[in-house]
Amino acid sequence: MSYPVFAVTVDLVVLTVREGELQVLLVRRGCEPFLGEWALPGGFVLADEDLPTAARRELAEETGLDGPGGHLEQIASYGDPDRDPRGRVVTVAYLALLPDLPTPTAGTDAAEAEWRPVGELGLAFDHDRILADGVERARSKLEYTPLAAAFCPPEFTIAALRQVYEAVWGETIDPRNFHRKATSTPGFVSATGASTEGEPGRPARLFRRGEAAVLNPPLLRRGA
Amino acid sequence: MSYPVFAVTVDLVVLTVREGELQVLLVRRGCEPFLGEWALPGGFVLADEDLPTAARRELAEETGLDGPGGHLEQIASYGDPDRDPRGRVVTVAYLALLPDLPTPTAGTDAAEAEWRPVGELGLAFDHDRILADGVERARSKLEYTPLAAAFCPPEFTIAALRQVYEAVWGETIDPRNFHRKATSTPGFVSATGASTEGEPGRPARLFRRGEAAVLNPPLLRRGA
DNA sequence: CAAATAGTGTCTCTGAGACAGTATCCA
DNA sequence: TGGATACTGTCTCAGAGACACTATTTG
Repeated sequence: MSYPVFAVTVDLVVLTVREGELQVLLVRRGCEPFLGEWALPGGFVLADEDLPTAARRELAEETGLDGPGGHLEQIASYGDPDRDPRGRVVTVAYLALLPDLPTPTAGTDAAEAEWRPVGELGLAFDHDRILADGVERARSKLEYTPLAAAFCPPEFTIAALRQVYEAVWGETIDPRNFHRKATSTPGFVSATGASTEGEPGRPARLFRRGEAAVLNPPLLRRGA
Repeated sequence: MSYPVFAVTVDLVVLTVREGELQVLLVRRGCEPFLGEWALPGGFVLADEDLPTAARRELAEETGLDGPGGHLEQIASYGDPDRDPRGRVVTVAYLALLPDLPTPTAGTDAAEAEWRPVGELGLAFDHDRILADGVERARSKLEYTPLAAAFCPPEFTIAALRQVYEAVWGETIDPRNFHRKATSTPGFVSATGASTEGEPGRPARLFRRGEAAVLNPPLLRRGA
């Protein structure tokens, strides 16, 4: 039996919250096609490699940052016959959520890498569409999972968590109602007992991500 | 530049509601590997074919039923190196929701095909996992989209729509509350003006699927 | 008529949002 | 002390669920 031959890549939508905005990690392509243009980080799946393993490997190679605390999940696959001029390439897109780390992206594979606010960015291949799908996935996942904590360091305040929601959804949220909601929804966050120090205002209690897989009841965006 | 070579397939989780149960279309494999075992329908993506096109083609070939009224969406991709003994095969899984049609699956590709209630079915490859992911997708999509209508004929009663929810979620739902909810949620259903005739009891108004992409507010399952 | 199914009204409870008010830090 | 931020209490409104009740058909 004969069948067509494909290459398979993974592409990564790596999101973080920086400067109060949702930002995505882009790399400038160092080889053809689309040489010199901005694109999502990614690369070919190796001969004996699982798809999530390939995604984690590319994430480590491109960001230098792996370890726990973040989150990685599959978005979807894209296989238009014309999406890559080199031939038939199917890409499996992954979504990574990371805390705001001290600007990595040095000494890596890619010629250049940088964080950019999400939006219509004119990326190579079909990466604008993949980015849009990844951003929408992230937005909706914050509604019904405690995943916002993946954007925060291991211990965080309720205010920091709220600022994640405000950045990702592009909405302002009442701090008092959010506080009550976050601390009363089972499994959303768990208190560490510690508090912030040296900040102006009353010290804030520190929390870790809760164990719930799904928030019940969920938080709902206004917009949809 | 050299990179590993893959085959790409599409596999289909074709769901319908029959006899008050959520059922999935299975085929008995007519060639190696897993000859004679039950599996999800699917096949190789052709050389010049888009992924959704391949999914629609396989759906038509395996069921003989295409046309409008149903629903097709991507679930995810599966690419474990050991998932297919023939070599490196990545499969893109699609979810199809169809109304209960007069048992098709005759005169087609597959040696045999049949509807089976969903569950742990001991399928070939990693198809049990793909099926589980597809069923969970369908269950959650009914919460926040008007997609339950994809399981119904073009015109249907509110009671028929409710029975879809009961079958897919495995819960009983209060008919009176469901009726109010379905008819008052914008874009969920739209009345045709016609009614059923010849049935016992008061005639029921007929509806079509509404135009909303997302239900606001959503319906929520008890279980999660 | 009874049986059956469709559809409405109404009550209660929960949770979201608005926002006053209290608590506890820094300068 | 005042300014800032964390946190709590309380009110109101919308929607889910329970369930009594009315409407309209078949037999």
